[in-house]
Amino acid sequence: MREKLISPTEDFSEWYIQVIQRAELADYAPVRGCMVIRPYGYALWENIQQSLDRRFKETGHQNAYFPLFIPYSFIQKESEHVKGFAPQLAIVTHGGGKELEEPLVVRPTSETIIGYMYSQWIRSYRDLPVLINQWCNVVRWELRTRPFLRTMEFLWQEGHTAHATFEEAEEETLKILYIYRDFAQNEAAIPVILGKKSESEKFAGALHTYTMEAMMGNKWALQAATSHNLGQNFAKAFEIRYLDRNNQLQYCWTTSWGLSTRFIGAIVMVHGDEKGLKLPPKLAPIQVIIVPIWKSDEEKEKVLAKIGELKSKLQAFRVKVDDREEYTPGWKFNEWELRGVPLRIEIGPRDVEADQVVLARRDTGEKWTVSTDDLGSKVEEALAKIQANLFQMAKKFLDENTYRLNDYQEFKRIIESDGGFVIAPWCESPQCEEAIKEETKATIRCIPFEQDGQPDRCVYCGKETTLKALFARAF
RNA sequence: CGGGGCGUAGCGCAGCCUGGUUAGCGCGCAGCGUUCGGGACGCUGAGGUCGGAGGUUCAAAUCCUCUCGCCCCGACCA
Repeated sequence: MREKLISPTEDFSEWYIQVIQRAELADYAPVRGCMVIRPYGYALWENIQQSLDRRFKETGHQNAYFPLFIPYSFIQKESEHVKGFAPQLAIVTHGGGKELEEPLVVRPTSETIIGYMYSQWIRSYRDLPVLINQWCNVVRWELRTRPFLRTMEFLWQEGHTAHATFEEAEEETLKILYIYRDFAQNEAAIPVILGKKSESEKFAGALHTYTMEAMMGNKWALQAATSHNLGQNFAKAFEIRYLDRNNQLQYCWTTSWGLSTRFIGAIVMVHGDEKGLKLPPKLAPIQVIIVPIWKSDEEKEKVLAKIGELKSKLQAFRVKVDDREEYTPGWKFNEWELRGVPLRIEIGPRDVEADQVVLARRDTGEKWTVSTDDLGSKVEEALAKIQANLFQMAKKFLDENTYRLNDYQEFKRIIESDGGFVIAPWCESPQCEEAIKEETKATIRCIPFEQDGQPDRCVYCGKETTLKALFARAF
């Protein structure tokens, strides 16, 4: 018998690592800070990709691919960008046995090389907007890593667009943020808070950064995606210019936005429980696991024949039959619960006789018997309920652990005891932000779009303000 | 890069302090049999240069020196 999973309430970090390994989402690689994404984890990523990719294409974006290597000089062209990324760069200095004349950076993100290409491609206002996305890997020399949440190499999509005006760029930046939210809430069943990053937390080189923040099971925040309005910073650094209708040379306004394999970590930490992973049906690599039950060979034959018959009714779903001989049904139940499969179908000799099956929900544990008539629509209904319930549970958790206050002692008490999100008035001074971070380890996750506009006093310094910021400890 | 911990079979560990047969245990793995509606059991078996290098010794997993790697916690970050 395998040792039981550690409880998330006992040690959330340890639980997270155990779930990822045991559910076979990923494994540690022989290189420090790197991981192998295993087939089950990669299938989840592919479903994430599909569902995002569809949304990008529906809004006019096209996929392309830019090189992994970037000339070192490119990174240095935008001063804030180089400051932000220099400490995290992997740099290739040798190739083919010789020292390179100019070192090559392994991309940490592609604003620079894409900016360069855009400067070659864009000449006229008629060329705009350029709406390109790429799916790729990037490398950042992280000192402290954790599977999916922070690895030295990770997979993501990065969108890069160029526009004629600030307004268009801003519209694009927000449009993408709303796409991310739609994806997070409707596909991953993760409720999110949208907002703007503070100056200290924004992307290196951006005019401003919008973010999508989610609450994990330990009440810490995770930045689940970001969308940046880069203003004309990169356009000026890379000479991305166009002639407008009046034959005037203008700098473009660019944006960039990304969502990474970190999102898989969010799915694990938002929905998971003491039994392991809980995957939202819309993204689950296996939506329905069928566990046959038999004693004799004769029963086995009957049960498997019946399953063959039923499978035709379930063609609309991602279904797997676990007909392994070497494990008992009870073992399989636990195994597939650990791996987060939303719905289980149990079928044994009794069920074959009665033309019925037992359905079991991963989210609630509920088990019930249904006749095999119209099984497809019953499964569909169950999956829809699970999808909705996962979102509602997560939303309830988020709401119950979000506090609105303006008293700093209360603020500290919440952050340091149970944890949670705190929405508190903030005077916009970096000094208050920094002091709060020093004293509580809570950072400004964002300035939420949703603001009540009521006059109040900064939770730290007491200065009058109407602005409220979202504070939390974060991964 | 600072602090802590750990490297012994695929995984988890014991043995080390106090050197001494053939290096053990649990899980997993293989074969056979009995099981199978919530993590089954019996029997048999395979699997180890004890992270690496040097040293001390008649003798090193064990003592000494150096080294490599990994994990956790901090600072930095998607």
